[in-house]
Amino acid sequence: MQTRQRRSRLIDFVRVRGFASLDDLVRELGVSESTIRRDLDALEEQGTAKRTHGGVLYAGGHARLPEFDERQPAHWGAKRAIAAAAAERIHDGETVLLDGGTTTYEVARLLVGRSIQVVTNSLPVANLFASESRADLVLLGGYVSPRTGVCLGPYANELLGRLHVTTTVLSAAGITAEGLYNAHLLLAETEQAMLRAAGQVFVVADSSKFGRKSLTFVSGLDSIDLLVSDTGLSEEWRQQIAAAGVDLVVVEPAPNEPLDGDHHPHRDDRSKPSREHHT
Amino acid sequence: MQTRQRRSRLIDFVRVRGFASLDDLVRELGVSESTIRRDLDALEEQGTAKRTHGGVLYAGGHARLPEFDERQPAHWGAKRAIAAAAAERIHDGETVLLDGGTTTYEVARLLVGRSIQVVTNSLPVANLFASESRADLVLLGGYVSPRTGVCLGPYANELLGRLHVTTTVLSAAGITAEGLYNAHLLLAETEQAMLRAAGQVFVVADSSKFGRKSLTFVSGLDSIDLLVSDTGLSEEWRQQIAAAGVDLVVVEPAPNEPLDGDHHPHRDDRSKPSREHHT
DNA sequence: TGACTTATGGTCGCCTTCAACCATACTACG
DNA sequence: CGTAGTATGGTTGAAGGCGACCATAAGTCA
Repeated sequence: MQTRQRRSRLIDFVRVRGFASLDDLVRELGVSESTIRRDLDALEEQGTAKRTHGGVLYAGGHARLPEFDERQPAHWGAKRAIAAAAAERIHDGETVLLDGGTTTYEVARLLVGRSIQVVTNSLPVANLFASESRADLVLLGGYVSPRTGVCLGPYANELLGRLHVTTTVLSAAGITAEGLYNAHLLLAETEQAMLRAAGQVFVVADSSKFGRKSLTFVSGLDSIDLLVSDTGLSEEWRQQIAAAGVDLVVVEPAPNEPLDGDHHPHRDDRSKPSREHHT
Repeated sequence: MQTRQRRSRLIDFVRVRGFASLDDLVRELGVSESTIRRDLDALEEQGTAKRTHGGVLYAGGHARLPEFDERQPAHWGAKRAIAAAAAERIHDGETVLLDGGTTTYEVARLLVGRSIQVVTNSLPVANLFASESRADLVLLGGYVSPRTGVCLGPYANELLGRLHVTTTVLSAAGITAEGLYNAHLLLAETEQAMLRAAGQVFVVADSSKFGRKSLTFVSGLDSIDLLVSDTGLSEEWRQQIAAAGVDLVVVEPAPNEPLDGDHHPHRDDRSKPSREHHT
């Protein structure tokens, strides 16, 4: 009766590796393929593991945040290109404050491996840097919003009040001529604190955000130093932004599925995901 | 020439889901199976994805913390049993403060889905509860230690000073008659703050920790209310702990591979992973 | 002791997946 | 215009995984 032990070892094994083939498990546990199959059936029914053709996938841990699951293909290409343009403008040795949100998360992905200091209130962003020995990571504490995985509340704001960073990379739910808007009341306060802590402020927002308001006002355009968006931005908006004294970088949402109509990209570069036009 | 777009979408898709079958990808991307296969070959060579029989596994993100990868089989059975015993003693509606460490992580895993409030300084623990709507999560901020993924430093301690929790579940690197020891200087301070914030204190530590000192002294045994360990604990230690006025729960490290010599466990229960002896 | 339950390992068709090959369409280049 | 390179889709024989069935062993219960 060592079946419980074996299954326990099995799930440990799968958890550590994320995935294991039937053959791996036969070798690791020293039992027959049939037994492994029965174990997997049991564990799948129990919900701990998920079978695939040829192996098992760990299903127990790694909760996923809903916001990151729903990808809107139309915006993803833009988000990635915007993130690339923002990440290019952050240099080694800087201290970067990263907001929550999917676009800033993309920025964070591109910063992994760089020698920087990262401050963030976003749990997904923190995970990216947690095991990075090259980057120092400071996490803002407080209440964690279940939907987005960001830290909110007075504690986060208070800690921010005592920090100073080179660059803050902020997201926004909406942008109008008045300024930035966000969908969460507490988050707005935290973002205001982020603005105060920053030497310079980048805002990353795809063109669909412009002209939209959201629940709460965060800040006027005057506190922004650089705004990164995509080519979907109309000429009027570009002028309004320039009039507000904000630098604007517009990138092409190229490497994904959206429109990307008839022009010939003529790519022979391998890594650069987009071209950009600076005003 | 939309192959780069397609591959970009492919890896996005795989990243979000963690795993995707060939058929999923055919449906999602609207190209033939052959094309998908070629894409996967390319992406695998590039290192972004890992092929398995029947599908792909995302290989790019999800940095894993080294401490959680190395599983010492001899201790894992004990850790799991200890965690189960500790989790049983936490009731719905309580506020629980969870320390970092692998044993406390196991406790956290067992608490997922319960209606509790969780406070933690551990990033892996926070991830478990981040998308849990049933549990409220408060994360301590501060500098994140790259090896263990826990938040340290004055900010964490300061926030702790303003909190009060029902139960603190603490880990330890070593336990002697004098008390608890830990391997990290800053963490010791944070753990002292955790003790001050707690109504009652549980310490989870397998028997190998006893008699070992570590870098810094954390606290005397008198601040502990309950100590959970495994049957490897010698009779002398049990008496010493009892003499210090600490409740002791000893569990059998059964359901894993270690020794587990000649005694007959006689299990006919299905869910209880261990028997325990309360003093 | 005998019937029953459970755990395990082996085998046998059936189905899926794989890798390789071939045909087609499109582009680039001379 | 022809040739070469590339991207794609379809097919096919081979390999491997899958589920079901059966046999064996050990333990449980009456």
